[in-house]
Amino acid sequence: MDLKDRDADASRRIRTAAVLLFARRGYAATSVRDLAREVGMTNAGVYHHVASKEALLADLMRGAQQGLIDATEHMLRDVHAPADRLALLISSLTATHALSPMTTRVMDGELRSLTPGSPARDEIIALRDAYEEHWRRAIADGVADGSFRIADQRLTRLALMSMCTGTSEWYRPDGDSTLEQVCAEFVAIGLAAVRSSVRAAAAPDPSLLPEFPWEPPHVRNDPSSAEAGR
Amino acid sequence: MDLKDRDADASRRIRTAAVLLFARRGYAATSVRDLAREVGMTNAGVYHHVASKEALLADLMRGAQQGLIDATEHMLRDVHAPADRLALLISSLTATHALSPMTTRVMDGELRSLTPGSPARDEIIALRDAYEEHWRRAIADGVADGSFRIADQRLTRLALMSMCTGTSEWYRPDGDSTLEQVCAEFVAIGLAAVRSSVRAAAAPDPSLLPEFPWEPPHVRNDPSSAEAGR
DNA sequence: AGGCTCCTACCGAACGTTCGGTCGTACCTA
DNA sequence: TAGGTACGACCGAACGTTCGGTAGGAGCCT
Repeated sequence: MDLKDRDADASRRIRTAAVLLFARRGYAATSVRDLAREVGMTNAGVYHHVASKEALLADLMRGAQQGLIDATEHMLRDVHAPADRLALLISSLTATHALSPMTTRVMDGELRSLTPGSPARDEIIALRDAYEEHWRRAIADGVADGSFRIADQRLTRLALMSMCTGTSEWYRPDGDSTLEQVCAEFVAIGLAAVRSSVRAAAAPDPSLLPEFPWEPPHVRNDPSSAEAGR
Repeated sequence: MDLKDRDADASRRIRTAAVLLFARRGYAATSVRDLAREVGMTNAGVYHHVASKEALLADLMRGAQQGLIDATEHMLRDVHAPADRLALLISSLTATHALSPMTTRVMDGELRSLTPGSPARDEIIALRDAYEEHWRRAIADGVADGSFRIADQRLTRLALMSMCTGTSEWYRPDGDSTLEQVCAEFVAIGLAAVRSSVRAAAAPDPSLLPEFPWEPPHVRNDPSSAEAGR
């Protein structure tokens, strides 16, 4: 085999194994030696293809975020009505998480593993913010032109996004319903959510909820960069 | 201070710090020394209150899962209609995640950190299955008596549950909408979801979605214990 | 009340292991 | 033969955990 191809292949196999292991065990619980064993190398061999363990994670996350952004902006190009844009955001985010569960799990859950303040982390946070801005704008536009009625835009956006991203945790291609059905269902839920009026309270009596004696007092997360921490 | 009180206090402070650190950085990325520093001890001192790092995690998860189950069963005692039971499941799970975000983050996300096959892990999986059984039954009962129309019960259950559990990632008590509003909103969404008929497909063209060259092929998770791997 | 003993909560230091990462070299291919 | 790929051996640091020791409150005896 051609050397260049061989190198590219090894590099890709490392990425594939890394996504799998990072998604399953988590970044911190995955050692470079685990990764090397998975691709049939020693840990030293891995370092021929990767600058550092953290740089590998950053590469994966950057690629995932960027791929999501590119696809989203491409699909949004000729869609203008806020409801249509929101529907497209919902179905594309859902489908991406259903079809690439490992990559998206790493993308969504390993931000905390990047060194705070590092350029790589800041860059990926910026990418995530850029993506979320599409959601923010779609929702704000819908509220502005009267097609949406929403009490708390941030809450609505985060709730809908976490509904979509949760897909990577449970979707299976061999389930009883197709991806098309899931997307259609989620779009319907999302559109219903942004068209609801304020409802009567229905929260359970707090005294009936479980109490955990070790739960720390609520503190705001790091407020830098829009939504940096969470 | 009394010695017994002193011991109980230290034990509780260790638990509180552990929940905070495990929720923020993850179990694997938190060292016993980090934990000890947080409560003003040496790492050796921590081991006076805890059998092992993993046993500490198991204790936290068992307590959280058990507390959720107890509260849920208590609240469900006199509620019989499937729709009412589902509404109660949604609002109590949401409220628990909103009010105890750190504990629930650990509960929901650190199962993978418990040694596979260990008694502690199996016990916690059994608790989780017992909790999910309430959801399964509520949904199945609603379908059986005709009050729900659902294409895929597993999908519906997991989607609704991940909507509720996602709350711990973004809810803030000082946001624009109250916990009551969030619960009411989620209950409305959930009830709408189980009363929808099958809809037309609206999934995006797969060729437009992002592709990640490193995404591993889809494989079923460990099939033991109902939904063991999740 | 005072003294004595026991026990509990914790510390300082170290254990063996594993971590992320480096370096010199051998092998393979072009 | 030249160049790049991967290996074996290794580094310092950090990991979870253990162990002997100690300060001081608790309980008992007088």
